[in-house]
Amino acid sequence: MALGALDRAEDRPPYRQIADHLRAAIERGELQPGDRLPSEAALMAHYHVARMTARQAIQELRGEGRVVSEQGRGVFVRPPLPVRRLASERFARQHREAGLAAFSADAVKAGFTPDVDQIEVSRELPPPDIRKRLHLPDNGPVVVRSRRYLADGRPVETAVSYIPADIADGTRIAEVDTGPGGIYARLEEIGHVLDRFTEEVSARMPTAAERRRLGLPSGTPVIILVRTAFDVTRRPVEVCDTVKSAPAYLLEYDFPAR
Amino acid sequence: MALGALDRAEDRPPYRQIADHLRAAIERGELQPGDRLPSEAALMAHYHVARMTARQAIQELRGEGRVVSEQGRGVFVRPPLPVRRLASERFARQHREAGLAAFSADAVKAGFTPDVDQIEVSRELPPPDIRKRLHLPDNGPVVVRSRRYLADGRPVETAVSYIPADIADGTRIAEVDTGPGGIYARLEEIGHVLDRFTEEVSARMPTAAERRRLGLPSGTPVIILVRTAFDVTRRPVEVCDTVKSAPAYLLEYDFPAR
DNA sequence: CGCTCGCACTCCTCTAGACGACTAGCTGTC
DNA sequence: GACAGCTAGTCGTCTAGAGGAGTGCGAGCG
Repeated sequence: MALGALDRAEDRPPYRQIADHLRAAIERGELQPGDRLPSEAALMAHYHVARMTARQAIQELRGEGRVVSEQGRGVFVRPPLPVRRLASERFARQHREAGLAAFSADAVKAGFTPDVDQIEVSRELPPPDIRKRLHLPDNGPVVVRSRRYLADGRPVETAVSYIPADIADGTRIAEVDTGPGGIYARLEEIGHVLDRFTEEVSARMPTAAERRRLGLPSGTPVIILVRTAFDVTRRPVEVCDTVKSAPAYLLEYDFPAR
Repeated sequence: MALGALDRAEDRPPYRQIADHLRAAIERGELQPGDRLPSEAALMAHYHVARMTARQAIQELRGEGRVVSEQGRGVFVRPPLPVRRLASERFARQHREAGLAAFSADAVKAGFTPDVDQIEVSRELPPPDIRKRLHLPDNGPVVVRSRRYLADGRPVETAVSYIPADIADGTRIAEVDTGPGGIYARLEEIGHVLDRFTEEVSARMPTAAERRRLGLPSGTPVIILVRTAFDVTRRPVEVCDTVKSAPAYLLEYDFPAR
């Protein structure tokens, strides 16, 4: 791997020059995904810089999400995650009737092993923004369903669903195991036939808690997707607030020109 | 502002404790958007740590996109950007007929001053992924329109449009000024009445070039949105590849259950 | 009054060194 | 053969110091 040398006269500082060299090596393919970068000691020797300078160069690449460091092992070029394409078809009724929730239906198509853990169900008063989305009165309780999704054993998404308690109480929606087809199948069984969804999409850096729960290396953004489901009477019957590891997702939407 | 003290016995390292203190002060509202954080010297004195340790704490918050530092001035709590909500209505024909392109139509509703600069138009062979999206043969040239959008003078998005040259050649689409209503108005005038759009949404950290062009502080992700426009004959007539400053956008989609 | 210069303060970059914690492979013992 | 322990190599964290560069304000000069 050719790394070149520092130009102390240049206005670009040394740590940035080193970062640029390494980035170029990655982009040229000299460093493949999974490969180990030169160690800090190697960079110090090659460029004749102090340890902190070498570290700062690597820090730069970490912030771009290009490499991950593992204590005691080294710094590695980030392997690409298997990307999940999410199209609106994932909520198709035919999947539910086949007993599959959206995440499992996806898994079959995309060829990964789905898993769900950290399922928690409770009954509480919703936060204000959720209450507004559900058109609930101030004192309207909701059933809160929180869980984490994994693809091939790696966490990729957390989700929290809020369902008005007057709908969910006494159904399997309020139990840990919702049964085949998931929440939406249960909602339709009890008369809330689904009509529309709205989704709000944004992206930001994760909080420390989110980073831990999703096992994200630093420099990885998350996609925030908030979905509201409406039944045929136009009543919002569920709000689902999800936090997705951004590199693992590609969202697809299709809409008519008007 | 109450910052507490370090607990050297704790397993959480000092720099992280300091970062947590500062983060908490921001979240409690003791540090408002735009406020200056304690200087490095102040943190050193308060916590009895070395300079690099104080800097590392601030680096932590920068990576989360919560603060921005300005050499010679200080470190400031990041003021929230004016958020643009993008709904699919932004491409409504009625806006075009009123002479407004999507971005301008939006500006009116959201109350910011729109601007476009760095407009460049060329004619070239498209990259493979664009060619595939446009269903073009290997040797089919496209007109490439590149530009940057600003809201209240601040860059928020860059966009590159690709239009098959057999459609765009000889029209204002191939000129710098496309005229009232933008590209889509011109396409409809020459018989390519628009029927559908598809959008693919993802998020990642920006490259150095993107960060410069959008004026992004470090720790700010971007949203990548690739839109394909189809005319009533189902032919793809434009692909638009956009890079948006993530904190400035909220995308909204609405689709029927099926 | 207006302007320039200098200074204090801020963050930026780098150096040189220390200890700690984790990993992986090797070695010697049982 | 299985296992414990050692060791070299790696990254993580911290210290104490240096010079540089950009900002903003006030003092002094014209």
